Amino acid sequence: MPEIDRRKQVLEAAAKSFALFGYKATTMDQVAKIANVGKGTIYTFFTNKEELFDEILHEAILEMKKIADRDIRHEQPFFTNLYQVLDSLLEFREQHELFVKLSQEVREVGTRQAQDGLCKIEKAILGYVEREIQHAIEQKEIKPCDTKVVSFMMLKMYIALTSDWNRQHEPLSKEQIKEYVLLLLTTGLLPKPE
Amino acid sequence: MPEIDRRKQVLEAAAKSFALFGYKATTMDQVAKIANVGKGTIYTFFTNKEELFDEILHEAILEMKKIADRDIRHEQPFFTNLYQVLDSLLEFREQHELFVKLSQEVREVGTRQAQDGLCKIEKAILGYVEREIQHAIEQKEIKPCDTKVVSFMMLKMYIALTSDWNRQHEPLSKEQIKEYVLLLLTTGLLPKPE
DNA sequence: CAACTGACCGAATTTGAATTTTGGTCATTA
DNA sequence: TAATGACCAAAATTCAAATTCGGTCAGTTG
Repeated sequence: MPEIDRRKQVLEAAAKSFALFGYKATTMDQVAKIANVGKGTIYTFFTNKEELFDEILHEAILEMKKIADRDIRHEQPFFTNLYQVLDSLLEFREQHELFVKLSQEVREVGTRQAQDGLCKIEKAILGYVEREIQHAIEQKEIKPCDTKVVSFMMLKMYIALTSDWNRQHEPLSKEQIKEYVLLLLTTGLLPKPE
Repeated sequence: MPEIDRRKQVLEAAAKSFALFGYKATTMDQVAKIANVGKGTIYTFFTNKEELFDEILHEAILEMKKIADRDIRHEQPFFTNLYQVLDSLLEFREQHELFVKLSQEVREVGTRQAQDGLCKIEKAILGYVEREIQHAIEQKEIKPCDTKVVSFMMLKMYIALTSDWNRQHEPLSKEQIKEYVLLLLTTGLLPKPE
């Protein structure tokens, strides 16, 4: 190791710190210390704390996209892919922790930057889901519909079942979540006419 | 008007004030002034501020139940009733304003009592929807399913469309909301097999 | 004398000035 | 010349004084 990639060191330290402490409680001094780097060095790569945070978010979003693209099999049914991707993303520890920590920070302190960060993540997810829905419509796998509204409802429903539900009840198992997402999205509540 | 019903005066003043200012920003002095009553008088009817608030919530919940029962026609399809009731409730100004104000207070100040109040309202709504779902299942109008989970998803979906959506987009029209609720709940996204 | 009142009390919240922390800079260093 | 950390202004945090507010009760009124 003749020369150390300081930019990478900073990014890794920042990712760790944001996921562990959230936006507000992460100080630049701390990031510098974790990265084993002088504070000034951070500012040779990133103009300020917000940009550094943005970069971490951007990385996390790219990573999520990568996972999604890895899992999607366009020869498989849309709903199989949908569930597989959401599943993998929830398993993916690092991004998940950042996401959870930011949610908590928004609830408890209401940091604007954490709020904005979550919005960006949500937007990225929605954009991705939207494209997949568009594709599914073109393949005549699902009915024509407003992709913006439907992707929004899908995400909200998923969050309702995986997160909101747990505030008052025992968490649902993966199988139950799968069952109810598919029930509502695919067949609806109407009984078979037969 | 030989004798004024002071209890009623207090209740009306409190309802107005809680809906207008939320829990925290409503002071007992203010309620007394609006009610044209000495502050002490309030305490002859209600042991403290929280109990007064509870009473208002209780009234609001009863009023909602009344509206729902008025609208429900059990000879009509379940989904027609569902939509009709949600629709009427949203029209009903007074309860709606209290609900919106409390939501805002929870978001912006995080008042515990406002939080609890919303929970109680949500519980009441969920209980009601649950019973209707149970009834619909027994009538074989919809598939057998976990009534707790399904009522929860219904409410969350409705809130997503009528409230969450508006944070980032133009509000959806009543017709659109109806369309998408019915789309997901009844027929699902799958195209007709024909 | 019974219902009602509002001045009063202590607890809780708010305010604001002093103090500390933190994001960001830049002269110095290796 | 890339890297550093002492340094600075601005933002955040303390903390005590001042204010507000829920709740009481002696006194008033009808």
